[in-house]
Amino acid sequence: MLKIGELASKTDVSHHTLRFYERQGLISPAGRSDSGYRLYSDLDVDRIGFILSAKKVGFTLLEIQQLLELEITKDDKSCGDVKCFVDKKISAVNQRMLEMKRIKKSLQALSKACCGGSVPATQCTILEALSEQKP
Amino acid sequence: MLKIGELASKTDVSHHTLRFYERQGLISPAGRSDSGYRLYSDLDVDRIGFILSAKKVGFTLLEIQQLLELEITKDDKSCGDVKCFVDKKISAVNQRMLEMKRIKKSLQALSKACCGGSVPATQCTILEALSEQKP
DNA sequence: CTTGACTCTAGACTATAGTCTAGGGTTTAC
DNA sequence: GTAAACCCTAGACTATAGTCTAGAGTCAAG
Repeated sequence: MLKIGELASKTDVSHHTLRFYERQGLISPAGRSDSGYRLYSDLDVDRIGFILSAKKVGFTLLEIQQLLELEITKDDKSCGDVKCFVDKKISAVNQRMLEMKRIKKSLQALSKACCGGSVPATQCTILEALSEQKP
Repeated sequence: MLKIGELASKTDVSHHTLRFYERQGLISPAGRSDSGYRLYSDLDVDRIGFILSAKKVGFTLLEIQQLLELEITKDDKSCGDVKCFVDKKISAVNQRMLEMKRIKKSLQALSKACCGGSVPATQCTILEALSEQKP
């Protein structure tokens, strides 16, 4: 069992932020010590890792909270709703990946235009690099 | 030449936000009418498109402003700085794409676990789905 | 020649995601 | 047994990215 400071240093998330995430319903300590200290398990470390990944790819804390709450059972009741929500998130991720690819290509073109030098361009901006990706 | 309202409806960005982007140095109208109305060219439409894409993949407005300002010339002075900045952004994008792939796989596993049914799992959460991606 | 839709500036307000402080109790090491 | 280092709650503060309003000018249609 970890205390909040230990979890903070393990995950590189401040204790302020951990308590903030708790208020937002993203995490909650496995238990409390006699003196009221929060106690976390190793599962919480994974949970924080997921939160950080999901944040980095653009999910809001609210969406992350919803993802973490998801629990698919073979029960028909939860199935439809949850699958629908998840499938929407999958297309959102696909959409973002496409945009990233385009931006990456432009950045690469921009980087290559410099010093690489096979291109006769004497000047290049990100927008020009981007528009060259179109055809 | 477009007035702000026309640019707003073309790009689906409110005129409030367009003026805000101007204050942040992301865009600036090609000119002004006699009465002081902002006038935009078609280039500005592309510029807004880039801003929206870059935002969606997680760049901040400050970073986007820096990307838009980039201009590589064969001039040695700009070359090093700009290439360095761009290459950093490329690795940031790569990093984000990796995280997205992992999250996407987990979401797919979660979706598949439901109703798809070849898996005997009777219950699945995003964290379990995620940890199954590890090996 | 006025009414309605549009534009201007300046500045207040909001949501999201933290970040920090005050004022207090607890644990650990010496 | 007393500092130093840690934890608690509650609430104020900050940065980012908008969003809206007030009060005034502009333009186009009838």
